[in-house]
Amino acid sequence: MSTMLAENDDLSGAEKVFAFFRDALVDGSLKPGERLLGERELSLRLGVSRPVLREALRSLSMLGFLDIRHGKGAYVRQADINVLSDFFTFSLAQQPDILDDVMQARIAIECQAIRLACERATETDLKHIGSRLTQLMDTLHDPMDGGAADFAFHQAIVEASRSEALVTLYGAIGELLRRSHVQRREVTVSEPGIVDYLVEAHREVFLSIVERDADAADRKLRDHFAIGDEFRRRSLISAFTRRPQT
Amino acid sequence: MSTMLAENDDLSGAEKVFAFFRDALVDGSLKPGERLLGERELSLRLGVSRPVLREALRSLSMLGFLDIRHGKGAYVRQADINVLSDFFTFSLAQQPDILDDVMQARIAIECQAIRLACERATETDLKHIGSRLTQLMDTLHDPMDGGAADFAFHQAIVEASRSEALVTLYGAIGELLRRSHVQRREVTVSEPGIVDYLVEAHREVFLSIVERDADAADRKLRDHFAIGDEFRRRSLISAFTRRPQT
DNA sequence: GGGAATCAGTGGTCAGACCACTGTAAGGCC
DNA sequence: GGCCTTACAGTGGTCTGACCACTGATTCCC
Repeated sequence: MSTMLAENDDLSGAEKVFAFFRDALVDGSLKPGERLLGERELSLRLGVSRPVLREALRSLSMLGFLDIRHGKGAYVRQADINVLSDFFTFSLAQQPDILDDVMQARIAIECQAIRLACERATETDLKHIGSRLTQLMDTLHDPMDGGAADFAFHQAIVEASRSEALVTLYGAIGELLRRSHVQRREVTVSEPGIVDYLVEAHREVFLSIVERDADAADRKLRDHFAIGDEFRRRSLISAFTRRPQT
Repeated sequence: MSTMLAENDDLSGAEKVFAFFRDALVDGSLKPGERLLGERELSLRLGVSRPVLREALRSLSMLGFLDIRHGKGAYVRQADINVLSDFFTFSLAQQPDILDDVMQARIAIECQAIRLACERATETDLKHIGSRLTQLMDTLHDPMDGGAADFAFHQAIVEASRSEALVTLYGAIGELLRRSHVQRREVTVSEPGIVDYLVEAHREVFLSIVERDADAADRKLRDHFAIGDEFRRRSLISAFTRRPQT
């Protein structure tokens, strides 16, 4: 039979099947939307058992290349970039003390995104960012909600960049960022002047986008991150400084 | 049993197991190098059958998080970035228009990386970048080697940022960039002034790093990308313009 | 004609068995 | 005693055949 998987004896069965479908996807003989044969028939044609076939299909589905629906069948899917999010969360989380470093990636993505947003943002995008800003101002004193609103504001900026790749990468580190936002708020919420600063900084960033001044927006965002670091540093100092009269 | 997978009834068994290990990896309770229990015992503990467990393990192995060795066992592996490159290559095969967008991510990563490089680069890093620059100047007239040297130069900058996260992200889009570098060189190699420009632009970028002037380095790099676009635009024009006397 | 019950086809799961590979420990040989 | 060979236990790899759960269409009854 022509569809038998013969070559590549060093690969395990599931890996051969996986490679078979991967190649079929790359060379275009399997197109998005197409429906695969049933598992029983496929396993016969490929000369492997159903469990082995299923291992391969499941792997493809986890990678986003297949959409397997109970009772209906398996359908070829347009590769979904969102599985990258999982992947990054994995690989970044495996390295200890990575959070500070992820911040660097975050700055990278946001600063480029805000430049693009200045060029490309629609009225709707701007309104969206604005509403997140309002939300941020309403939740200043709650670390939980405030942290979430903070993250949502920054995310809205990235989305306004209209860049699929940037949104994807940001989503990839999003899970880690979301956690750290709340943590940071808990640390700095009692720092004097922090509330006023937060409002002012985010407002200025937002206005720069509205004015479509890319350089200014980039600069203000960078300052915002730097000053955030400064606040956390200060609160660290005060936490470990003996109070004179207490 | 505490390790039973109970919640998330909407997910299939293999997906629950997959999620279980994903979370274990993310929160650090599973570290690279560790050996998993045997399949038989694991399936008992997680309350699923061996085939279901194997579907999940195989998926993790395909994603590069597990190294499964016949007769030995399954070992947690440091996530391999090559999987990401493969993935991007796939997606590209399905939607060719994503490359322009990936360039935005590239600019984002490199511009932040070069700022960090200005702060953090060691003598060795600088020498490394410098040698790549020399290599670049020696291969100006060959699209293949020249493109590779160009990519290597930029990669050296990212590595000099000493940011694991940025290097990881850059590696993810690296394969695409490598290809496009060569393609771009082929398109623009005959453009007048391109050779002089390439040398000058890269040299200036390098010098900015050596002088540890982050703002200047960022700016020069951005200019470099913009002018590169301009060259490609021009060569596109001349390619589709009827020559007066030929 | 419309709604409900039925049924065939599909993926989801399971148990148990056997094969193939690996490393080690026991045994035999020198 | 030391070295090589062999046997074995543990592991992943594969298979079979069965049954469950979901989906959609067909059929039947009202």
